[in-house]
Amino acid sequence: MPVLSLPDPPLEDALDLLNTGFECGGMITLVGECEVDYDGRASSHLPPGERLVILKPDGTLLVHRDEQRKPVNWQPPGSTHSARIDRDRLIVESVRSSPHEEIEIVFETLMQATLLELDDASDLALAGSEEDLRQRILADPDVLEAGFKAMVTERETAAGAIDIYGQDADGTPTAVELKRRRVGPDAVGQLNRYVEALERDPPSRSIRGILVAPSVTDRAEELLATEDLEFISLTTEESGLSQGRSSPNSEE
Amino acid sequence: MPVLSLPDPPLEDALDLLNTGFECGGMITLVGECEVDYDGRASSHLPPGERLVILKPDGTLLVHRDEQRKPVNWQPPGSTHSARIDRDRLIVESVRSSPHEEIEIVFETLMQATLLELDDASDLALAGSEEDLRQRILADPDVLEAGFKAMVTERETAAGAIDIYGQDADGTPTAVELKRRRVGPDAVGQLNRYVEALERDPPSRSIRGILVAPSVTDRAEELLATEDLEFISLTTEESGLSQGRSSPNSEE
DNA sequence: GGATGTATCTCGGTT
DNA sequence: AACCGAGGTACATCC
Repeated sequence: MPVLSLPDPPLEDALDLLNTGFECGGMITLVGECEVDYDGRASSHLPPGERLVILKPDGTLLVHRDEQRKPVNWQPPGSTHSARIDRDRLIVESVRSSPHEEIEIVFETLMQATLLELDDASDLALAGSEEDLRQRILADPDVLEAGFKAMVTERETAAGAIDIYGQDADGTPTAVELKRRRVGPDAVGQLNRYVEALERDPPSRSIRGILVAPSVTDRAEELLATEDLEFISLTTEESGLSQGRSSPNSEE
Repeated sequence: MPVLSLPDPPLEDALDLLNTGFECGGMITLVGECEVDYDGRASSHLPPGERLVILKPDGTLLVHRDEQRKPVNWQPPGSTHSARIDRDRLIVESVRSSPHEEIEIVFETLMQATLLELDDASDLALAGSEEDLRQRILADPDVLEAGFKAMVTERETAAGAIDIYGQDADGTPTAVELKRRRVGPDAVGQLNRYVEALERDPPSRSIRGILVAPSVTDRAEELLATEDLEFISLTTEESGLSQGRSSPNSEE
């Protein structure tokens, strides 16, 4: 992986590096004092300051300060980058369409310009997602409740898709909503929408709604009660030990 | 702003640079082939590949590939970074507590190590947020509906806080939920939760629920109808032109 | 520190 | 391209 780095580069050299990078599909980092203007889904202005700017070959642009995980400004993948020199300042622009968004970065000074070609074909392997929780239940439905039978995943209703649709030991239709972490009122509302949609479509009653998550907040618990929904505490395999029906706030 | 950059550094030099950066509160970027393991809220493994690693003085850590806006791995602000050399490889670790999370990056090769001290005191000025939409309505409630009176913002209910609570021209209590962009079923569910909570608390009827957004999806429109809620099309000032009551899907 | 809701959310999957 | 929901969401704000 070739790395070309220019310390305190003349603007023309930096511009060359940028254009080379745009052509060869490399990744570029710029360090310097700059001003950033953005206009698109929202609009913003960032007064001058020293930042790290990253331009990826897929059209991503990131402007990072020395704090925070999120870039202070950015452009999503698929954007088109360009650079030019205007009145002795390096200007980097990035535009995307649909929706139209553009960002303009004006460098007052440039401390470093680097061109990288990263070779990376690996895939991230992630464990502990909601999908893992689903697999756990499908592999052994009894962890949910003795006698529970999972029938469909992602079953469509007028209000959206139910994570797991099945029947309990009595044969009562049951909607199960899964969350990988402690949930608040929104998840209860989500489950409630699905259950009500089921009860409307073929007009019916006594459809159970079960929220499966590690735990719920107080307000979510109240809502579960008023909406006559249930909660079962379960976690993804590796992210905890608790399991089984218990108080909604159990968390050791 | 001093910039110290080492191309293809010996591991000892890179380690020195890292420790210097940790001490002086600088920002560090590393480029090289590495393997990443993460364990915390979830867990992940990323096989070897060439990436850009950023360590911020606030404890943020980012691992960026040459595509995507999101880092493939990261550590949130507040984490504690450390580095060491083990069996001829540079190892960078970052740990945080509450919740406990750790990431380990093992560099097989290192192409660049850079130490930056970014001077940046500016604040981002952002326009077009939901807050702007709220201000617009509070400044002139008639843009919502003739005769509407806003009484409270963030009014608490058993189900959460209502963006704007007020009365229409007839004096009917009204809950208003604001969204800065086109909304789906979740926003309807949210508004519905608030309205039902209001109708429960002092048991009552005929409380209006109005969703204010640029537009809604088909499914959201259906839900609005079944829940007897209303929709008014409004945008933040600069992000569009449409305004006034209209078909939920109007979007030109 | 927990709870709640917004976000230029991002991202993947599906229609 | 739009829609829908998950996310190690991050982040601010309020308690």
